[in-house]
Amino acid sequence: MSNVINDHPHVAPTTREKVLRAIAEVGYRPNHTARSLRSGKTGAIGLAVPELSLNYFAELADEVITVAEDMGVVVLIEQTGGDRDRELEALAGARRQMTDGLLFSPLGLGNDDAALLNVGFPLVLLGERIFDGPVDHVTMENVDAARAATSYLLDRGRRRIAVVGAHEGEVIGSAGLRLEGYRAELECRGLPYDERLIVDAGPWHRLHGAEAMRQLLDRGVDFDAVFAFNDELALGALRVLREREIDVPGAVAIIGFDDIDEAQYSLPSLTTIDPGRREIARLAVERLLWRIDGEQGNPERREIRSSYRVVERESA
Amino acid sequence: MSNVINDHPHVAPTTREKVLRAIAEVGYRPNHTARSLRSGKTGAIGLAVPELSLNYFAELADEVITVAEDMGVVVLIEQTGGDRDRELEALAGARRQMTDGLLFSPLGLGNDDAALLNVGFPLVLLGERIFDGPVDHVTMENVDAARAATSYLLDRGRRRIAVVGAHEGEVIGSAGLRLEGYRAELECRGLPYDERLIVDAGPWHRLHGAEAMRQLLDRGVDFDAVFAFNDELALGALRVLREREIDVPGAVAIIGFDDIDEAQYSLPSLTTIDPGRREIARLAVERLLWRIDGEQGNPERREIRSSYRVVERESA
DNA sequence: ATGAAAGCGCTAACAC
DNA sequence: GTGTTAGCGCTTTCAT
Repeated sequence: MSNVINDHPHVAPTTREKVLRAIAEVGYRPNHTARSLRSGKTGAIGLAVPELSLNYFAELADEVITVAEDMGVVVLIEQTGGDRDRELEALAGARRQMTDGLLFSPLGLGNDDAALLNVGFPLVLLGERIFDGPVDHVTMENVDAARAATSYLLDRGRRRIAVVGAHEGEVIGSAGLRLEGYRAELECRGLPYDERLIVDAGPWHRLHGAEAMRQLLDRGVDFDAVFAFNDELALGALRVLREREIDVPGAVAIIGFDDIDEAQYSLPSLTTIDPGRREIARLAVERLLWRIDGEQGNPERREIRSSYRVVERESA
Repeated sequence: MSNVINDHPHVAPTTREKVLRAIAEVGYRPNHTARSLRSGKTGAIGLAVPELSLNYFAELADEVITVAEDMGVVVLIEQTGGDRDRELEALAGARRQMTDGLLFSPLGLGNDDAALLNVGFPLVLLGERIFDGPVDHVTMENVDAARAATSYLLDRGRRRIAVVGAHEGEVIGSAGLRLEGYRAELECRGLPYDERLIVDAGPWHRLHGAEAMRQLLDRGVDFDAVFAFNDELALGALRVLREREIDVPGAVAIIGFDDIDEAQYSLPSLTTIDPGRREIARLAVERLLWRIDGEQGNPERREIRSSYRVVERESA
């Protein structure tokens, strides 16, 4: 009977028939847990993200779950809050026994923690290439995409582009990379880089975008465009600009990053970078399952990059 | 050794010590799958929602995961797209073997499907009391909350309140219940109910809120307030009002429902109903775990309601 | 108080 | 080709 279920090579059609009928009759359904015990595979993968309340991660999770379902595995979601300790816990914790591998979008972990990523199970990192360690990761083209955003604004005649969402001193996180892209494009065009135009923001929530924009305005720095490092920051900033009755995009153009659903519905709707979220999800799940299906020992670790695209809307 | 782990009553302290040391030495960690097989419990619960890209469900999932973690179980999320077939699949499908119970937020299932909810595992419904069947469910006070929203607008002198998000003919879904609350409050105050003020909207996305508002405006019906049946609809409607340069809340006040994060950041920020999402999540998880922990046979099925609250912001 | 063993349901290997 | 069986790692019962 087991032979039938797992359709082994040599089974007489007549026997197969008989067994199948019996199975249907009794309403037999194989027990997943027992299978797991026997096979050592759970049929589940973990997805560890900062928090689902952040639109970007909710939409990412949506895509991941959808792709995973197509591939026949379920997704167990964990929230780390972007907190280093909880991220470590996600890597080491008991939950890892319930999954065959982990898609991990770290935020709190730093470069020094690279060694900790040498875990004993399939692991695929989402987001930036923060670590030197030999880990698969799927990332977006942060630098290039940020250049493209900057270039987009410059092409439309903007010359003083403020940046919202920098993380001072960071080099290899999203903020660092996007700032690098911004600088590179300015430099390439022989335009000056003015530090006063750069505003830090801690977490990338709307609230902090709003705060950052208020700061910028209160400083009295002159600017004619804003490059916000994600859409939530952009929407927060946008809200403040409109509060102060500054015309967008007339007086100030604004471009975001992520292309969350919401970007279509703000007023003005938000021009932004689509980082290929769906593609990221698909690539990541595929890679992870490939590792799970035996390519574990394969030493080749890769950086997989998804393609991006400027989405033109009303704000810039 | 098993006796030590499960701390049985009669173990000599010296033996316990010895075993514990050995455990530490070998780095032994109990195998979750084997435990599951033995105990018949997976340590996971399912959460089936329409889609995570909808803000309300993302935030609900956030809360559910957080509460579940506190209670020591993990959450396996499934998306149904609000589609009847996929909802049935969520109830019957193979995934049910991977969880001890299910939190289910149905959308496509109708009253006729009540019988299908007689499943052989712990099940707690989230959302409206659509079904007569003997199933636990955690719900919000839709009718009362809708009355409160209506009352709030009436108290501020609004007399012609448009409704966005009705589902024609529906009686027991969120749309039906909220419309019932709206009508009840009007009636209670002796005010007329004008059908022309009621606009249907299919899915409750921003897009459909925008469409509905355009329809309403194009019809030329006079109104001085809008009650949108959720925040996404409200934000879509708001966007159109602002496009047409209609002053909010001056000319038209608008109130939403759900209190999603975003409601704080629109311009104007959105007055809305907080349906007690966190409370819903907590009550639902607690109830489900209670069923899982042996209260299965208990015939008493309950409707648990969370409390709501009007959140006053700028839009009304 | 401790150790041994049966069995949860499955699959892969092996004997028929 | 088909039927039987050992054993995945745990817990619980039963001898000791």
